[in-house]
Amino acid sequence: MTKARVTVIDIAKAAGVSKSTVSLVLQGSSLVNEATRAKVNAVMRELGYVYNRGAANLRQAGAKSRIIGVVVNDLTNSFFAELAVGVDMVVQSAGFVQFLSNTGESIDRQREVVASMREHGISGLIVSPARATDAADFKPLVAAGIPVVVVVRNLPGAKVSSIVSDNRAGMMSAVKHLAALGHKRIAFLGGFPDTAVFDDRLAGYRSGMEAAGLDYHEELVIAAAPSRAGGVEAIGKAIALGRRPTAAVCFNDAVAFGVCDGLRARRLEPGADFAVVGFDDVIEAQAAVPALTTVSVDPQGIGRRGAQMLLKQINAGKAEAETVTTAVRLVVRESCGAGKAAPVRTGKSVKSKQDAE
Amino acid sequence: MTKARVTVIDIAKAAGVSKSTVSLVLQGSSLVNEATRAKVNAVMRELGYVYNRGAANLRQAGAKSRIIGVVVNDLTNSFFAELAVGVDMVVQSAGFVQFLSNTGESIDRQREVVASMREHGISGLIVSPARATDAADFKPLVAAGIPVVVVVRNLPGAKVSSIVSDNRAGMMSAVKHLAALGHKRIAFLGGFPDTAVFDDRLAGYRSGMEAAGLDYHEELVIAAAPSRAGGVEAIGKAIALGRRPTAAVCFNDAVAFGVCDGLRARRLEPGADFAVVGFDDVIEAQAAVPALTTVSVDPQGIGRRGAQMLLKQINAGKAEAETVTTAVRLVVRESCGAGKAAPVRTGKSVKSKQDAE
DNA sequence: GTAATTATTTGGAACGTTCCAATTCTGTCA
DNA sequence: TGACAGAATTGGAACGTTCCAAATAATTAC
Repeated sequence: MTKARVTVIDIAKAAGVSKSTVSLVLQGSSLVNEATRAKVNAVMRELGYVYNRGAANLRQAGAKSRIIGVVVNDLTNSFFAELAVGVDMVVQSAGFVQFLSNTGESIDRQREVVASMREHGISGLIVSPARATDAADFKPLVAAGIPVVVVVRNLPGAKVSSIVSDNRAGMMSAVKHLAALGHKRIAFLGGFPDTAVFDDRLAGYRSGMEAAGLDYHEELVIAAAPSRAGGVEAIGKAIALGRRPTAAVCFNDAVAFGVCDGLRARRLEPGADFAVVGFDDVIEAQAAVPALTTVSVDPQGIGRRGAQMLLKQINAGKAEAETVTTAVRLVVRESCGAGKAAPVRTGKSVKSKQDAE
Repeated sequence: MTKARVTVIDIAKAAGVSKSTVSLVLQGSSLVNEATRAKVNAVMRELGYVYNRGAANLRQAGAKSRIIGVVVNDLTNSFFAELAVGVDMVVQSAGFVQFLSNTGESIDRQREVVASMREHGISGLIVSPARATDAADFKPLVAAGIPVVVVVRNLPGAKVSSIVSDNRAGMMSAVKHLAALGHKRIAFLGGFPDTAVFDDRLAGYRSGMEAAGLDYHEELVIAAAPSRAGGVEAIGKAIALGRRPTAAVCFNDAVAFGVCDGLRARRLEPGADFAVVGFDDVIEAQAAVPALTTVSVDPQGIGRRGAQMLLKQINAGKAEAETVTTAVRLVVRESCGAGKAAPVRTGKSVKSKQDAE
């Protein structure tokens, strides 16, 4: 009952030309006569033809599927959602489509989705690898000539392009800002020590302390889950310290929010009684009370850049693996106690969110 | 240099069987001898074979691509991000993959991505249509036998399945809650009047007022963009009213946040001086200060349900268009002024967000 | 030991496109 | 008018799979 698919041959027959000509029209070749082209297009419209990319792709077995895969750990995290949107923007305007999957930080899931994407013939992959991803995991892909761009977290051993934000510089500027505000004991709270991102941010913290002429005390570095709950836990430990800190830089914004919660639970007002600075500048950061001073990393920009890099590699056929570090900037709001001072270095405005159903 | 693709024929040759047998193994047919199967599988692993779904799909020209398309308006809105995650969960565990695209509320973009998805041979589509989507827009899809499930916003004329939350009941319970708290003049703030969702929520508001024995005053319904900015604008107008309201139900959480902002700008404390209730229960709702009382719609659940419905239709070959309305529940927090009273009807706990890079 | 079953395996012929080499159709020029 | 160039068109032959009907191998029944 459902009528058979309209194929290029049907078009050819109806337009009185050969299938080759129709194919030529499809690819916008300049070899075909203007009148014929018009005729063919008309017939296509009339019969409701839909291009079968699968078939085309089969013939021109190359990286021409125009599908690019995107894999993230946690889409519900607005950081990654924005990243995906950034990718989608450039990918879509280049005539590609996006295959998006969510690993939920599961390495098995990641393997599954990547395999599935491969079967579907993606022409490139952008991935924010799940924790503990093996650097060799993407080896087969690149061996098969499929460009891979790693974002957000870098994969030390892998010979793929990557684009990460400047965690070191970001954390350093956060620490320097707090030091300039007069703080001497500044804690580093949250994050899992086994990750590269943690290492980078911690390194930035140490450099910042040093640059400000402050001593580094191991007790002030308190690891915890990079989540709100982790933040609560970390600030608890920090406050229990003999000489308690007066300020903290946090592994990320979620931790920072948790720290604020923990402070309030102890009748301390974030901003006034204790300075806290986050990292990421997630959407909630500016809406929270007090608004969070944080290091803005522009996830959407990373997505766009990653996509551009990937497309470049796809078009080039073969490209060197390059590593890019994107700049970050400190956005001063209220939680650091800098008061209502106009935000410094605020740069471009953050797009206000729409919540429209 | 890049060695040619390993095909089923290569496997056949290496394993000393015919390509047909390899194909049988691929599909897990029970016709093939256990020993042969093992042998073939071994060879496949050894040669690093990757299945070419495109080719397979070409042969068995049916709805067997195992790709399902997902189209949302605004991925950066956590509501839709969660929805997409819900879809991904069930879709992925059913062995399908997800094609996700973002229209950014642009109807042209929507047309583009849907067309592109069709070319790629999706076996089904889940869509939260952009505003002003024509009901006939998905006609060709269903005519071609591709099941479509519309979520969140319904499309009156279209003969497709849809799954929307119970906007009416949700808004009604919000109003009744405020009335029970003693409020008499309750406003309805935000939202664009030309949408079905707006109509439903407004209807719920009216029913709620009526049920509580309160009069409906047209002046208390103030439309505005369904965004934070819209909320600020709406509360401004509400407060300028002769007899100002003492409480408001908002079109959604974003509006509610804007209303809170607007209140504070006038030295009114949300919760204490003016009660506000949102709609959606986005992640930020519980983290905000004051925590937002809102109607929880469980976007992830909608995503899961939508995906299940779609898969059912795909498997059934042909399914009737059904419409499902999902239950919602009021989550009482602080912004309604119900104080620190333990949340009533809190149901299942909301998963705490992780922000882990 | 042969016939009848049953269990495996196997060559093509599709599927809808693109590519290649070859063909036909225009004129144009001597 | 015939030869020639360029423009436009065209039949196959791929691409990597699945399906079908048919062939072969293994087993059982008489």
